[in-house]
Amino acid sequence: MNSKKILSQYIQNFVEVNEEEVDQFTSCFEEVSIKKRQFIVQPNFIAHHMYYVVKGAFRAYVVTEEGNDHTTSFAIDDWWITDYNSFIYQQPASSFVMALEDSIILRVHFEKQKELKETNHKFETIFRIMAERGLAFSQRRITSNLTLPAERRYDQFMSKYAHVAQRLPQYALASFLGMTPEFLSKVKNDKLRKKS
Amino acid sequence: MNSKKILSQYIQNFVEVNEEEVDQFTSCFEEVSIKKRQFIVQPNFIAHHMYYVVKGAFRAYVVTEEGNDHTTSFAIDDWWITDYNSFIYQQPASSFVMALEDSIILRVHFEKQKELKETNHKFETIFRIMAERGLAFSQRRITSNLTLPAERRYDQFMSKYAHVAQRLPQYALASFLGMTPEFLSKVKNDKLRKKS
DNA sequence: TAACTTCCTTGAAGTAACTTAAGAAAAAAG
DNA sequence: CTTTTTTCTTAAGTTACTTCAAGGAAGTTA
Repeated sequence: MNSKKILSQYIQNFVEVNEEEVDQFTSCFEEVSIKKRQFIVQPNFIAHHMYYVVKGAFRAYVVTEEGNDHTTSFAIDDWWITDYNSFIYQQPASSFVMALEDSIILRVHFEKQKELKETNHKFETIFRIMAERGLAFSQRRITSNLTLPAERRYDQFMSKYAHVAQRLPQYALASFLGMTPEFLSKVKNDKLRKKS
Repeated sequence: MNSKKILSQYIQNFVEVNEEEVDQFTSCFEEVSIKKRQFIVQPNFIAHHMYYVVKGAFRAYVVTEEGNDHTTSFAIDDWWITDYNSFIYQQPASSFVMALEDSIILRVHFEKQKELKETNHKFETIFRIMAERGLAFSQRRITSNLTLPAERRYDQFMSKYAHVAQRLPQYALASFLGMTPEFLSKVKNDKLRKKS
């Protein structure tokens, strides 16, 4: 199935659109192939696009002064990614977004997205729902980070997103969950020992 | 100035609306007075409303099995609050939302908000922008929590939200920043010592 | 199939932040 | 203003997690 068809199915989870609307929506997106380790967003540059991942995997992360990196978000097939803060305010980004696999994305430029939102109430609805769900997800993550110790954050993540974890290097998952890769390794190993 | 006038000014930060639209929008809100320590959201009950704080202060928090509480968000004048996850999915809440002061709020019921979003593109835009900014804020918070040690999280918060901190009990701020009240007390005191 | 490079594991030593407990200060209630 | 309740501070002891360092496994490139 071609990329724009996949995107059109995605938006039909949110609103009912006719053929013309589908075309209008998807025509604002550009398909781009991204090689593993290639960056689509970099610090100090404005994130001009939001990216819909047709196929592949990405990781967004920040690097501290000391050189430690921390995964702020990631995306696999059928998810979105960008430096959201940079994108919506059109200000310089603070994070990298890098491909973890050879990937295919559909990107929409800030101005194009703005036009879409303005021209059709339904398109506005799509982006509203995406933002709402993103916010809800983000708040659940904050709550886990505040309330659960490292091991239980890992358990909770795995119970919901085991299929995602498979496609992430472990250091990326560790820093997403707010722990060092060494500690995650220990957590996983303690689990194996307990079972047997 | 009356509450609905204040709300109407608030929405004019986002969209241009005529008098009729202002009325239509604000008429979906109910003004309610909330006494200090009163709850507007409780765990296991669905959050049927979103709350716009006209005057006052609120704290959202979760309580763990061990009985520790953790501030997930707060709101003072001109901010919004609810259990967002409960509200948008209309599922049982996991947090409390409690008044920290005697407050006046404007609340909108889930169904009313849905109607508003459906009936006028501009109203949809308002809630879209709110969700987008909420998400951006939430992501910045996650990044701070992942990358900064306790003292710097405190500094960063104070540099942006000192006026908010004044109105929060210190234990609420501490748990929002992901540390114990005892530790925040130490952090503040170390700072004073350094200065002199 | 060797030689990098990247990623993961293990363990020892260190530390940032937590827990517990008790008292002081401030705020609220009578 | 006196009492009670709530909030904040201080300090000692503890722990969950980090850092550092080195070796092993797995994937990637020649």
